[in-house]
Amino acid sequence: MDAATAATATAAAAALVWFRKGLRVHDNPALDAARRSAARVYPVFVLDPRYLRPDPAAPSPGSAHAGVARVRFLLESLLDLDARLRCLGSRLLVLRARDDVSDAVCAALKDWNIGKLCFESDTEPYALARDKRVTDFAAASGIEVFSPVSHTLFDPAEIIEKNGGRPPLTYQSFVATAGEPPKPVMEEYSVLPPIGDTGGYELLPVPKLEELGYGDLSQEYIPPFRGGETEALKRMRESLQDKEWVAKFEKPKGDPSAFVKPATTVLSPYLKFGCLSVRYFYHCIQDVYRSAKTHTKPPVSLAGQLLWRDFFYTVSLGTPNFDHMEGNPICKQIPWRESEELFVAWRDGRTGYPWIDAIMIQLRKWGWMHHLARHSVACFLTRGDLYIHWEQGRDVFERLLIDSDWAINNGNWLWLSCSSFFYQYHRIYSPISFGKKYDPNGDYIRHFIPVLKDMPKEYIYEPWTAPLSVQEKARCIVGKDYPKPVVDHEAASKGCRRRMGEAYASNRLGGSTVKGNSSNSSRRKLCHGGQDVPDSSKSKQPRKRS
DNA sequence: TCATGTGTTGTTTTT
DNA sequence: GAAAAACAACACATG
Repeated sequence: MDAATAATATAAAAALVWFRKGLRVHDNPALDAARRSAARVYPVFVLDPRYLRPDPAAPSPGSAHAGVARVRFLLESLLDLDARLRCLGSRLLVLRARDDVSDAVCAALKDWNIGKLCFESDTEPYALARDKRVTDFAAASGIEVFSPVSHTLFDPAEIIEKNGGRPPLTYQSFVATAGEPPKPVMEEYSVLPPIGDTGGYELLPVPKLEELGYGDLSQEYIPPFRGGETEALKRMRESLQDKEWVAKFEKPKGDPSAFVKPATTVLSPYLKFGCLSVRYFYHCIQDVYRSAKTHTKPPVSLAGQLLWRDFFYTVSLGTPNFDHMEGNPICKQIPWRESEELFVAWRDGRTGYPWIDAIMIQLRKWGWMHHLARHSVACFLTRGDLYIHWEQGRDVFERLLIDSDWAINNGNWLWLSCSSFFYQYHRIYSPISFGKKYDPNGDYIRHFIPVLKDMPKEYIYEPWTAPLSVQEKARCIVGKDYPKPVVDHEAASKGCRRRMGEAYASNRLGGSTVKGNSSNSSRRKLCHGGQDVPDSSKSKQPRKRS
């Protein structure tokens, strides 16, 4: 045995599984590779202080990056992962990074003399940069790295390559390129290799919210969804049990006002953290389809939803500046309006439109709301009423949603703001009639906005139209107990349509039309700068995500 | 290059 | 009450 072979043999003795997303045991190729190739396996999760430290200045409980509902969901998921690893004779090693997560990982690799590092590949820009620091260190230290794709059905990079180096920009072309996804890795095993010596590391349990500095939180910030793989699998099985419901599922149909029993599976947060394997879920849905006489098809079917998820992952990987308007080649350049006052009213659920406000309050408290409810408020903020930049709305969703997912969130904001993918800007969700057709009595509004609970149903969607005597009887005076509408929807949406038309025309010309000096007809591919952007936003640096 | 087909998910009024 | 039509009109990826 030569020196190199000996080194490899030693190296293979210890493997570190770095959990980030993919907080599960089932269908976990990184964990599977580690257990097969090493005598000792260190399952690690690193707590990121920049992600978890409470921010008292934030507009709602939580850190600068995550609302408390998602922090809680993460901790629950870690606790469950630890429990499941313990069932296999192992445990989760929770490390606290002092500053940068990658530094903590590199230190552990070195201190524990790790020979093989296994982690699930992640395509988000933040993750790519973080992971590169670690893989560079591993390469320099002779540590083998195994980084499989298992967060998505397909390998986004592979799809881009298959499509000639560019991401497919329509769902249909994506589906045509993608084919069938790989099967999940579901081999049963009853024991994992033991963890090795951890040296001077203090082995901490998964922290409680209070230990992270989240003190007195009211009960209202506890969403009705518990994190973790165990809960994910239970929830999936419950959803799939109703085979007829699965076979007939059509996304555009479904009641956004249903909150006691949501109209969708609410598996998105479990997919976001990888508590549930998307490949396993897809596979189980196919099983149900095989047992059904007929079933719906993509894009509207349940399986079709998972393909949408992969679609956005693929486009986001292949598009520069995907999370910005400027410098994003697929994003229309639109001179959105600056208004802190209107933005804050929207963010805090004080627009005076109960349907909009109830949704934003559900977001703040639960970190989850129905897909069409998200559409309503996203349309309202951007092209529908307030004409405010989608990046501002994106930031709010990104922080508060428990299923907040970089690719999907940005993709949907591009979509809803008619900045990309979807362009029919004259189709505007009414903040009054859209909710009413699902929930004429306004039960959803009454639940999330208690001050309106006694408003008669005739006025619940438009309380400012209620006669004063009615407002008094309902103990809710508009302008005092509940805000007046921040804009008049009729006028605002009309103005938005007009401005969108102008912005589109300006994009077609490929230059500024308002300010003249439209020299050439550069294609949209090249567009950034030179657009009809007011000075206020033009002079600004690209919005920093906080 | 350009014609073509397609696009998850609007609202309001009429039948 | 459900379904269809009218409304006012489209953008653009794909091949």
